[in-house]
Amino acid sequence: MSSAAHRWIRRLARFATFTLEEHRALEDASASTRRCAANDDLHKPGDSGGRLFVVLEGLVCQHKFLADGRRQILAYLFAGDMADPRQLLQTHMDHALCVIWPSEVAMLTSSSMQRLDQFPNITQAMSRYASTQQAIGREWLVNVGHRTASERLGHLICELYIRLEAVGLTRDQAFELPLTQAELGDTLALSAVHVNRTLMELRRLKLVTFQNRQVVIHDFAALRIAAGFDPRYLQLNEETLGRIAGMP
Amino acid sequence: MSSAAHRWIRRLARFATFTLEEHRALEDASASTRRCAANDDLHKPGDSGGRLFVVLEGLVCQHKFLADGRRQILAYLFAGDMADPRQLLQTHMDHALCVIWPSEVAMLTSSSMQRLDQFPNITQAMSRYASTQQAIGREWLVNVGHRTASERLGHLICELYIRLEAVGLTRDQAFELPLTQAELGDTLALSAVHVNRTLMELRRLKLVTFQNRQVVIHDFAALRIAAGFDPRYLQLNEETLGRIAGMP
DNA sequence: CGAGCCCTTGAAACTCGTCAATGATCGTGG
DNA sequence: CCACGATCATTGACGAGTTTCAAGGGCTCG
Repeated sequence: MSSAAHRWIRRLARFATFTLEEHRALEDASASTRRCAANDDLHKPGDSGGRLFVVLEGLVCQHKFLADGRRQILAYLFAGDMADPRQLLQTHMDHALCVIWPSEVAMLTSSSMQRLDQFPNITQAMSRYASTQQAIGREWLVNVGHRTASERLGHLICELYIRLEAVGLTRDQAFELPLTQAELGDTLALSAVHVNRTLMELRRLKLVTFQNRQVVIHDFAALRIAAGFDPRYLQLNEETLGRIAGMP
Repeated sequence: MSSAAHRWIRRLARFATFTLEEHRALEDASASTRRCAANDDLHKPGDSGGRLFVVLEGLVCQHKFLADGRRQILAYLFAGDMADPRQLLQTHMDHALCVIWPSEVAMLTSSSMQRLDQFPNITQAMSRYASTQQAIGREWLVNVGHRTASERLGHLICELYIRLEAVGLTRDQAFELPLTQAELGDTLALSAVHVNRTLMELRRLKLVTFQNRQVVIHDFAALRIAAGFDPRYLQLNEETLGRIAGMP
């Protein structure tokens, strides 16, 4: 499996076992891809729906701006992630999809989705996947609402580590995270300055280091405790849980 | 339409025009109901999935607790609201469903859902409905993350007013909201004390009053501005927008 | 080599949380 | 019918966490 779609398929394959034919259908659907530069908007609020983006490489985010420029990042889409299939039904988008790091994306339309929906296995995998993404959104609300700055940051890092591990985007206890501190702030509802101070604290505690777009986790077990991270919302299977060191 | 299901059907009917047969199928599916007292848990985190609750009367919320007792309310389910159909696929719940005010609820199972799914019209209406609920969740993240206390409170009140208006649960510019200030705090990520102070400020500004479980909006247009409320995320149709006074 | 973006650091201000005490309201049982 | 306890609303004083403002330094890219 060397096509650009392999991380996407791998992510979905967590929720179903695909036949060769289904596998092929997914590859076909995402065959036509497009390269996007940072800051490109894949869609903006108010745009019509009917399009569904799959991120094959790079990093994309969902976000929303307030009138005065305050911004909340709603979700990250890493390589292998896709937007929610239900967006095909929405008549106009309520949020924007913005490229954070040069990306390769595929765009599914209603008709290509209809083809995929002929395989109940695929439909179900997508629904389960989207359901997990929704659970992540709920956890983000808890994070932003009720955790302290260092808990927020630690919790996000734990989550991203596990999500990226699932598609082979980590090595040892490290992964690439091409975000500025300001973007982390817009994610966690903290000022960039405070993100900076909090990162230094986590580094001082020898829990995790974030420098040059690299996150290095020095002590996952301790970070997990410090952040109050409970991975159950990620709907992992036993096998994955076991693979991650420092997991309950 | 006098069955207990009428608000539910009315809410879904926003997204599709039901035939008599479809109408009947929805009534049948929700025929068996159950009365629940405040503080009952319909399900807890870790419970197995496969059940889908519809709230016919009362008020229910989704929430999540942190280990030390901090709590974030994730969503309200008013009369006519239902949980996300995708929860039927989840093997175990990541959040709790808790009754806030004495309620009447129906429980759909996978098999009753399969019956309903024979009507593509119903499936589609539910998906569109759930999609709107997801958009509300996104807006809550923006709310908690990036708005000030009075903006948060004002924004929530604007949203609830419109949601309740859609199922006939408002009269004039007022509606019943059986929440304590502590529960509002757990929703908006504010302390109960600060909710109290903020409510008084909104009252002092003659924007809105919340007393004895009654929300009275004195000046919707001004409240909307003060809260930065843009109703587009609620996916309203023109007709509804026009009905609400003070709408753009 | 300069411009621009990003990270870092300090000081001051502010929003909001915590603690604590007082009242108001309400359902319950004596 | 009133006393009681419980829950909730209200208010004040204080403190903590976080934001804002400001400035300097480092890195990268043209």
